[in-house]
Amino acid sequence: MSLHHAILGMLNYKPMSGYDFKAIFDESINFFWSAKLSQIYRELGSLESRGLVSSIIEPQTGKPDKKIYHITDEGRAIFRDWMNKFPSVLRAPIREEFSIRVFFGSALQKEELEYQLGKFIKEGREELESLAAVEKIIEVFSREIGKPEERFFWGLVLKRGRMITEASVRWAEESLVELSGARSKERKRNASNRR
Amino acid sequence: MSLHHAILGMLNYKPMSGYDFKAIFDESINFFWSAKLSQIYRELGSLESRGLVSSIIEPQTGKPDKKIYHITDEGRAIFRDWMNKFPSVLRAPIREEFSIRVFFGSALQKEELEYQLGKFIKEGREELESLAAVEKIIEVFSREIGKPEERFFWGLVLKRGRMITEASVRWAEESLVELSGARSKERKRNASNRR
DNA sequence: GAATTCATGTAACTTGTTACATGATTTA
DNA sequence: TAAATCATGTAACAAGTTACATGAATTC
Repeated sequence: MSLHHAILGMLNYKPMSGYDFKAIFDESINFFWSAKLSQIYRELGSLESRGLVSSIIEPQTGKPDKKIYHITDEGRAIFRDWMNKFPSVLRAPIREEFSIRVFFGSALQKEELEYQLGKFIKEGREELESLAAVEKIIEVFSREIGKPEERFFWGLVLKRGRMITEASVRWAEESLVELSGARSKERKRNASNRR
Repeated sequence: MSLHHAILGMLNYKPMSGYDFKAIFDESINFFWSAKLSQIYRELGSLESRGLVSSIIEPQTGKPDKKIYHITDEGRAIFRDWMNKFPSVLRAPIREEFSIRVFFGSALQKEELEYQLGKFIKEGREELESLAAVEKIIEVFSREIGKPEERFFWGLVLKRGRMITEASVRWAEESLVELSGARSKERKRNASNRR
């Protein structure tokens, strides 16, 4: 329901090839939407067959030819329509595998879950560090596509990623304390039972 | 990659029908994973054909018969294997449509984006209110399936949902201020240009 | 009398993933 | 000389959505 809108949105900035799109995608949209090159090429083909984009071959020397896609007027209209109706956030489909696993946490030993939470915290902190570098990437890309005014919106989304990741890390830290607390309480109980 | 694990996890608590699963699912896992009844029935069929669950028909009077599914030893083994390897969080596929739309926010009028952020905040606050009621639902379900010890883990996940939603609402509130701030600055600029 | 609940599903479709293929050029 | 980069894709598969069908009992 959405990758082809992301493609239209990018082509709305500037014409580019599937490969170019993937390069920009990986350092921006990829933080909140994922896609493989194979899907990108297929979507581009389907968008072209529906007349929402058109392509021209750009020959290159020493490198494979490029197929540069342009958004058509019809594509732009479809994209604007899509942008004008945000669906209700509460009805958006959600996929959060980590939560499913914690939900079924009783199937694990306490130590195993503690390990997974620890890994989660570590990865979350790494993510926050790499997000700090995205600020610069945003500057580079917005200049590259000749749209410095996009920085504001990309920055908003970056901030959302940071705030959600911070909240997740905080949650995992507190959960770890709760889990370990439960364990030490249990130990105490066991110790007093033994007396 | 995951709904059938959620089904196995639930059947690991207690045997139930597809319809029962959906009822519990909608008030719990649904907050972090979505699924339609049609998919649930299909997954149950495929799990049965692979020998991970087995079913018996429970006749009812005045209501349609129920097909009660039980997890098999093999199903339990598969579920435990899955629980024991959490994938890296950073590599998990993400799908966040709202962020895509904000990313392409320049395609909208400022007022339109402000409206969408306002709606987001309103819905987020409603979500937080309804999450407050989930505490009770957790109690009911954990007693219903005869597993009061699950409350702890379900509570952890609930807390995660709350913290992330709170962060999202805070983000939207701050974004709205930034957007409006930008607009009033622009107005001032326009006003001084007019002088 | 209409809508909702209970309970099962099938079929067609869309979206996303994995694995494979090609082939020149550049970097380690 | 092996691996990565550039650049295109196809085919098979897995997962999820939408639309449809059935039919009794209950609630509005």
